[in-house]
Amino acid sequence: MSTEPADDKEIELAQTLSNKLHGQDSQILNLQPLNLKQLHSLLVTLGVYANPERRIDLRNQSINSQSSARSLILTASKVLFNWPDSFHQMLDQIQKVSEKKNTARLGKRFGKFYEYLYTNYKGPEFGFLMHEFENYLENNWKHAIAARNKRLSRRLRSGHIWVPVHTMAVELNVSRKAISSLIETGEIDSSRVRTTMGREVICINRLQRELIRSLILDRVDLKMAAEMLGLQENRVCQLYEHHLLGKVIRAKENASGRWQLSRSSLEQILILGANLPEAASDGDLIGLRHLLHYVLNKPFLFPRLLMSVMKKEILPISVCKQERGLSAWQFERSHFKHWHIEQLKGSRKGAFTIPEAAKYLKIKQEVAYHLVGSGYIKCVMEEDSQLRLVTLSNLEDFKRNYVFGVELSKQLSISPKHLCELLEHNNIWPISGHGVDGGRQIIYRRDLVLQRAMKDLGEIIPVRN
DNA sequence: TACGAGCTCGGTGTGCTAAG
DNA sequence: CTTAGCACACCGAGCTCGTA
Repeated sequence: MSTEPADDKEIELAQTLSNKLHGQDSQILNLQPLNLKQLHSLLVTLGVYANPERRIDLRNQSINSQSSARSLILTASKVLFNWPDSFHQMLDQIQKVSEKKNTARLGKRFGKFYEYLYTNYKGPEFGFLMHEFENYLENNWKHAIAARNKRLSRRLRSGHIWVPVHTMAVELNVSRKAISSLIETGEIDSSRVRTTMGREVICINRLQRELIRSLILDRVDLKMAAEMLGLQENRVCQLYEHHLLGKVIRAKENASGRWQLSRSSLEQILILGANLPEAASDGDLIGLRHLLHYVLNKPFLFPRLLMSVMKKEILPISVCKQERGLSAWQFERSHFKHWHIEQLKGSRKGAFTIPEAAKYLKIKQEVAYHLVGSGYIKCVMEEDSQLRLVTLSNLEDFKRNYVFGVELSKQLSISPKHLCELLEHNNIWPISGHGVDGGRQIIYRRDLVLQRAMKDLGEIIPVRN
């Protein structure tokens, strides 16, 4: 007989077992309906599966030997006395063994324990055990539960929160692909397993149902968006390019190959023109349909107009009942005209477009484009219109650092070609021009060497009148 | 603005998986 | 083994985008 003191729990369990023997009430409510044989069998099974090392096999006859029985019962008692948390831990542990299998089969994940559960303990007196196993599945099983698995209760099978994508698609009356794309973009959680043949089974959490519904219902494709706003599709694209439509996934960026726009952001835009009175168009009013057709022809103007409406700088004052969406908006003609002029001129404050810069420098447009393109004239990109703008100081910098060959030849009253040859003799070469970089104008760097050479040439060549 | 190439969507049938 | 339920393949319809 062992001399070590017995564990308290073991004593309590022994008491329970003893109470069982004497037909008295058990302290453990769950075990009450069990007869002694059933209780013993349960203890041995739990004892085996709650041992993380699981060295003992239930089929081995040695299980009934005195030494192993004691440790089994001790382990089992820990599970029963800390019910149900320890039982859940035990199930976690069983699953860990088969975790790398990444299978969604209950039989594979819970191994023989699952078999024993439904062969040895299927009677009503083990109801607490089944109940707790289902509780565990309900909270921890992140895969589908087959509707045909009649071992499990109807409630669990029909109410399990992890369901295949297909099931959710049917419930919400949307396509499986629509849900899959939400999984791809990381908007909803999923759990995926691969079957032995390599098929992928994806499950999603049913609690996300309303989220999925709202995400999918909020999605609108380009055509639908254009219809809602009463615009052409390219006008909707312009608004997108100026970031006025909230979160948008373009067809190109998207595996599904379709635009995904948010219905709610479109509605927010439509609200800007809601509750306006209807009015027939007359001389004082100008409709957006007309403006889009004849006036807002630069790609940045329409987005700017919408931005101005959002900022309440200009507001539609009525709607035309023949048109839908934004096209119906009507502005006061003079007010719009003022806004339009401001957009084209006022906002640039001293900056030139490239043709304007050409005029300022008295050169041809193509020369100006070449100078900007090759970096001799610095420019900035206007954010919304994508126009290259040149500031006055950029032009002055250019005039300070460079000089046109034509200008120099005029100073000496000789032909540009002659000037070119004379400067070449002094080892001065143009930085731009025909034969240099394809430019149409000969340009020299305005530096000390050039100044000295010009001074020398001025003395050699008498200035003709 | 119209048109065609090339793409995806969605419905349906087929075959595989996982249960009893 | 049989069967329920799921994923995949296929195909016509419709959509998007680039080009003229």
